[in-house]
Amino acid sequence: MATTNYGEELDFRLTFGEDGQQHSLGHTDVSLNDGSSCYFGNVSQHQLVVNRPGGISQASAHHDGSYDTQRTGCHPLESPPRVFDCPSIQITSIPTSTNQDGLINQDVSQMHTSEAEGGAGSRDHMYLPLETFHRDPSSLCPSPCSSISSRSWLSDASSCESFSHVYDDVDAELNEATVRFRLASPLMSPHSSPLPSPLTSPLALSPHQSPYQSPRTSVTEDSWLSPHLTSSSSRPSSRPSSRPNSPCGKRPYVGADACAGTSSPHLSGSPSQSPSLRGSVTEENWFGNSSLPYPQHYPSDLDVPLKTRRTYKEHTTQDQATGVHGLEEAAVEEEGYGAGPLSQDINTEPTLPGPRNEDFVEHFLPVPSHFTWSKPKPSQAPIYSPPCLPSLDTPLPSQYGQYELRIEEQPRAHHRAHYETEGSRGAIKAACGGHPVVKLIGYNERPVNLQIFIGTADNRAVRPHAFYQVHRITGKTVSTASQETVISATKVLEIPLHPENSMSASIDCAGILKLRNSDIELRKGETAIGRKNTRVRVVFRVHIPQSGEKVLSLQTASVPVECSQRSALELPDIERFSPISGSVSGGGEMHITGPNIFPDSKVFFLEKSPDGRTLWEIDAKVVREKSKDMNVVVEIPPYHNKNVNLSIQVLFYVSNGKRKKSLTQSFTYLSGKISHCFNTPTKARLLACKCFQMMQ
DNA sequence: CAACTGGAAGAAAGG
DNA sequence: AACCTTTCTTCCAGT
Repeated sequence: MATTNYGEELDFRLTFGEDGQQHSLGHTDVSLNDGSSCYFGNVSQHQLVVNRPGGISQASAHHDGSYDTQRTGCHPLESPPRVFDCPSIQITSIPTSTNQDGLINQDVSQMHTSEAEGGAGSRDHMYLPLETFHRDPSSLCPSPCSSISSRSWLSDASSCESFSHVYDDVDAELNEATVRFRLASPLMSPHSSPLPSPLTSPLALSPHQSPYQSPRTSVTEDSWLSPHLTSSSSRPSSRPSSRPNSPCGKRPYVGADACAGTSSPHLSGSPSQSPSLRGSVTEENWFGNSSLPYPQHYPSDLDVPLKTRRTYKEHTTQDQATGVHGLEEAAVEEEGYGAGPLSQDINTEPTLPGPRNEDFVEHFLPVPSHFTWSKPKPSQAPIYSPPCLPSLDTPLPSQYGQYELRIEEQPRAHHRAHYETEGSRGAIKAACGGHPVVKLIGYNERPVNLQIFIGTADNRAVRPHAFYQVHRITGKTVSTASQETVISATKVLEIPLHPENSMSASIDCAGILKLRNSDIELRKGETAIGRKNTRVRVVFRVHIPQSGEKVLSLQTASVPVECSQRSALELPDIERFSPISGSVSGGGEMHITGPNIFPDSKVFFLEKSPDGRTLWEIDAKVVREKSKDMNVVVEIPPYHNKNVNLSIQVLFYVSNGKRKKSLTQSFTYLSGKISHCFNTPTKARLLACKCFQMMQ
């Protein structure tokens, strides 16, 4: 786990660290699995293949078989029923004297009015205030952000991913946290159903959860946003230029870390009431249902990301009556950043002093210096009752008991996503040339739906990616039947796994759609940052029928996939390195191999504090004569403190320049005593070395 | 013709 | 504020 700790550039840089497990079959990955998984148990393992680990949940599942359940945090079965509510009612919980407040009140009143008027019509004209900090409605041009695919202000848990990736400090913090604590996503909504069903449709079909249709057929977001902004095509015809208008006031890249939170994620208001695993919402029926009177949960009322906002006891009666959802979310947020597992009792949430209207800062939660989420509970099974299935944010294991969801063929590390303004760029391909292959092992009684969505690829638990959506590919070249649906604003493809196909499917029908950053970032409540957040994982999930009308939910995530046009071609990528540990005195050589690693590359060792500050960093000396393309050899630098008694885990990365740094990997310095023990060659170590040589 | 690809122009953002 | 670099988004041409 810790052996694959990626620290830097949390953002879109991934950390396989926690997961170290890889399920893919064959090739070098096998060694990684072994290496990483037995690392702690046997430090003598000497080499680590880094790349292409499985999803985080996978790892956990393998490591302790429990991670998943714990991380699941709020088990749906235990959750109190949540009042179905119209999204942003909790808006009223915000103090109301500032300008923003005024705006908020207006929003609320308009929303209420709309609701009072009821019907689809009012919803179509629901007033959604623009982010005043970001863009002035009066000067707003037809949004470039017309993408129907945008996840919009629904920013969710998943969007947490987004801000952090850009900032090293936060990065490091999270990185550390992920290494030391299993991140239990506090953001999952136990009530949101990933399974499409007629009854979930109202939520899933909210126009605010864009169906991500092709640009040619899309209902534009603008048209949903407000009558003022309505446009009839996803690419605003009123836009004078073919290029998007400047997202005036776009969140500054640097300042975004202030937004250390996001609004609620996939808090789809109500649970699916249908046990059906099918009944997907499709493009076809989307429009038919678009008038359903339940808008998705709009997190925002205020120009403050919910996750950073304090929650107060003074929630109005109305809040409590109509916004249980919101309160719960708030509680979840507090829990997430602060302490233990999700509490079922929202009343236990810390009471915070009331807001001082004049002090807007008070509305933000401090970003903790470290995470204190509790450790996984090994015994909790990922079993759910169909109405309360895990949200897409909920980490799940890839394996449980006899069952395992395995990616037999991983996707390529690079797949250029297409914009809505472009044509499709085709289906995701596998490294071997075909397409990714996924197999459900241990179950072959009946067909089961395989769900596919695009997830984050940062250090934390996989969540739906705010800036990418899976895109259904059709055509002659596609042999796999698929169905499209939308779950909590995330587009999901469903592919049946049939017993006659050994519960295996070739994923040749899934492409990746890129949503414009401005579309997402300008959403009220959205804190995700899209810039440089271009890595994703393809996430696969199944719900296996169990006795008692329950299902066992498994999920596995692919290796990271770089979706931008070019950066993947330039960033160094550490695929494997050896050794993984060494004496605090330094010495010896480390071989690092991977794409875009050259003799000219530099390698830096560093240590960070739990709060993300760099405590120590040193430029390792490159042994150029032994380095070659794809491989660099460095002298392992001595640790700054040779008197440590315990092993010390540090990080290192390869750099090809200021903006061309690899993800960080972990290296362990062993104290003199320990190092002496492990310097004795062991079978495992020799085996690891041999493997490494073979792979060279 | 539609889908897919690779390349690149120009805008936007960041330093 | 000007300038440079990087990244994003759109467009184009070719398969």
